[in-house]
Amino acid sequence: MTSTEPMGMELGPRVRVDLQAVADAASVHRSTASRALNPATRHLVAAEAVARIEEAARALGYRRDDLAASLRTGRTNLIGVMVPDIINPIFAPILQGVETALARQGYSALVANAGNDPARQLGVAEQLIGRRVDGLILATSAEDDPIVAMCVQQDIPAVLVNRAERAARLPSVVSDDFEGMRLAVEHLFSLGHRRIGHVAGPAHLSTGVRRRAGFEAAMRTLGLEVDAIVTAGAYQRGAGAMAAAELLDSFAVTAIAASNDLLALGAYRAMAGLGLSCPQDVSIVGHNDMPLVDMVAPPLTTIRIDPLALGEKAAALLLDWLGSPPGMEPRAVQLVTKPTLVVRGSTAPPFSPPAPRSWPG
Amino acid sequence: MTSTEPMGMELGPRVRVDLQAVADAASVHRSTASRALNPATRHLVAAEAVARIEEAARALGYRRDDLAASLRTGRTNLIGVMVPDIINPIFAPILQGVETALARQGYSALVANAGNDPARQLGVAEQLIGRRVDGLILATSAEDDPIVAMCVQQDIPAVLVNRAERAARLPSVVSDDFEGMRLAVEHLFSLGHRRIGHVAGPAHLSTGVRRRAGFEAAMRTLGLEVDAIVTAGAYQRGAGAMAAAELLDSFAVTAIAASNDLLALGAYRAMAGLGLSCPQDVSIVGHNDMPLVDMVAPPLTTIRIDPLALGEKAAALLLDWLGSPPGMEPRAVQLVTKPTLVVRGSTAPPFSPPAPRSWPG
DNA sequence: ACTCTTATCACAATCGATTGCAAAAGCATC
DNA sequence: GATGCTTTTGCAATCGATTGTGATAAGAGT
Repeated sequence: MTSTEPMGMELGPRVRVDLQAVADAASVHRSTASRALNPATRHLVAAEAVARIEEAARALGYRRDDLAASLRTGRTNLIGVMVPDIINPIFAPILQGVETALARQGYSALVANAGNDPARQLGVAEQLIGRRVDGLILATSAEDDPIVAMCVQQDIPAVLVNRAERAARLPSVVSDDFEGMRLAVEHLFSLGHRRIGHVAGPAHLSTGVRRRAGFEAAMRTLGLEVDAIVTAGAYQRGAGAMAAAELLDSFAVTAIAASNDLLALGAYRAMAGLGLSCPQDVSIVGHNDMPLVDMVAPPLTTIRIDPLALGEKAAALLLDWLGSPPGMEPRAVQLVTKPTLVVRGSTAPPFSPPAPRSWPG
Repeated sequence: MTSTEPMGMELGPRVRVDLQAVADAASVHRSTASRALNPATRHLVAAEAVARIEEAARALGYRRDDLAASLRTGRTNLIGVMVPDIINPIFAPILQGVETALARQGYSALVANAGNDPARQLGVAEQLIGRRVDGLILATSAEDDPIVAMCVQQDIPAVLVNRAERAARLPSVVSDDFEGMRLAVEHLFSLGHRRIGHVAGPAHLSTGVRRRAGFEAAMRTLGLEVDAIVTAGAYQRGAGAMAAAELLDSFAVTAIAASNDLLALGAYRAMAGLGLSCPQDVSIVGHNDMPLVDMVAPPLTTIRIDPLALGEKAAALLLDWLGSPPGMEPRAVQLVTKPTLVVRGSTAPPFSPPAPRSWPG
């Protein structure tokens, strides 16, 4: 191609081999080559020609330009996936599930780490749409989310995962957060705990809201007083530590149900700071069963939500939508999976003298 | 000229608004609109026209089709990122670093979870290239990797991260694995350990090979016998547990330096199985300082490698490459970052008497 | 007044594939 | 050998942007 080659050492295909080149080599028209190379249209081409074309393609090292194909067909086979924080271990298995489900149908995930700021999130979503993703999977959704509004308004297929909205404007796949907290509370109750506190997640996220509601309902059903609740500012260890410290300081609880494993780990830290030990002084239940929480000290009792399945189902739902004829899209589907209790070392019966409410300096 | 819809609040963009529509609305040619909307060519258009075109674009809700632009320009602003296992917590911060560095320059990451099977990995790489990514970042590379061969042969810009090849066919960004093991071994030595074992990583991965080499060199330098080495089949907890069990069974070591945090956690499990406790009976050092290893029991002493910086540097290197004039590409750059030792609770002097439980305070 | 710039913009080709339509070829039947 | 049918293939439009080239007009300099 260029004359910048120092010598006539022509190695590798200097010219881009496109469909035209393959067609030429096989002495057919571009369109015939296109049909022969596409499994869906291959039957329209004579078997003998298909063989010739495939041979030519292999010989030339042809690789289809999905970009050009997408421009023509209007479909990119790309799904935009938005997560708030890729380092939060809960999202890795969700991504894993999404990816495998998408891959089965020839789709790929365009993963965007969008952060927690709604404005930035919106910008990231716009970018994804500009890249003409065929749909979105949102693990970022707030209880009332501007991205969801945009998707609905502009008719962009999207599915929520892990977090849902208050209103069901889009399909969603979430764990039964309400039920999860019931499991946690009843487990603690059955161990003998009566004064149980809750470190709640952010009030603008469905997980925060519903788990708190589940906690309150379960407590009331058991006839327990529900007052020991402190809300953490974010699903992070630091926020959990602060909230737990406040909780332990203000209420004489013997157990804590946290809205999330990271918050539970934060509670561990808070307890260490107060000289309390788990589960001797206070039992703790997390939520999500994140990777590695079985290895912490003590191993965390938690609510398992199978995030892999969550991701897979969300992807499947979105692919259903994309494959549905107009008017038949599954816009109202709200999938809810059942969580299970995983008992480990962070919960135990309360000791006879309840944990003291304050410590002398 | 199309009849302009006089009613201003015509809801729902029934027709796709493309550049032509904007151009029509602003009474200019497509090409002018294109130039006006592109910051790099905006100066070629009269300021007054730019204003008119931008106004029209906003009014119509125009959003550029990056796909079409990419087809024409030959650049997608997409970087393919391959990881072997997205659930392995070491990759999350690497991805984070890659993403932020890419985002700064308007690029996005197309993350592919490629697994550990070389054949599948190759297929995934082909897919990414078929989507016309501008370059690849490989966190999957083996010591002699077929994907690297393909990239070199087909002249596809690619950078290795975390794992490098034996031969330096492509730029890479890795932690100094050799040095990391030296830190680990010297730390154990300074505590008084003399019989130190190594749970090695897979021999086909650079991290496995170089950390093992670092271990052996450090041991020799200290005049210690280097025979207690068992290789794990994969960087997974189960494999680490098996390897550690064999190691503890065959050698009277008082300390283990593991090639990786997951292997170290596997060693915890093996020790529990053998009724040994850490660090009283055996000290353990991990490698990587994965998220959460500060919370396990006991908190893991490990080698920190700052994976975020690794990711950022890899992305920066690739972007440099993409921005370089032909012939000036940084093909030979091998960046090596210095790891640091993080001392926690899993290491102590050998044969220490059972320490009284004294919590930090 | 004339030429020479310079700024601005329109024209049309181009990227590489897909696909509706119609032509051509093969084949059997009457 | 004309007709009708099916199978196979070629033609050309199309997706939505970018960009090299040249036309036009305005302004500057002599």
